[in-house]
Amino acid sequence: MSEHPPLKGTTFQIKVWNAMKKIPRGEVRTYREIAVQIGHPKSARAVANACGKNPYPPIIPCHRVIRSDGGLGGYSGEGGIETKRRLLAEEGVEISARS
DNA sequence: AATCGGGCGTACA
DNA sequence: CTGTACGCCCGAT
Repeated sequence: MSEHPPLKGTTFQIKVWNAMKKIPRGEVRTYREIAVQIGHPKSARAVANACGKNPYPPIIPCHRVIRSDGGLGGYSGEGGIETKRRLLAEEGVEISARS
């Protein structure tokens, strides 16, 4: 049914994107959690990098990934952080906004 | 609450 | 191939 686009990238990215795709709608995961989930507990930053390099923003719910502090973090997609915040709000995710 | 350094992977020269 | 710069970060001070 759903055809998967050719997720091409490094092993690290594939793992990250894969873990994100598994995130259920309405739920949010932290970059740290993703890092630990893929086997890199200390590569939270590298994980965030993979998100920004994500070639397929629509199939990768990178907007469901937030910081460990409860912040949204950032968003390299269109609209930037604004879109991310809106998507989370649309899914019914409570956001803890702060500086 | 604000600031600093640490630690990881990718891209580029 | 080696070195440098950067990022949607994290934890501690």
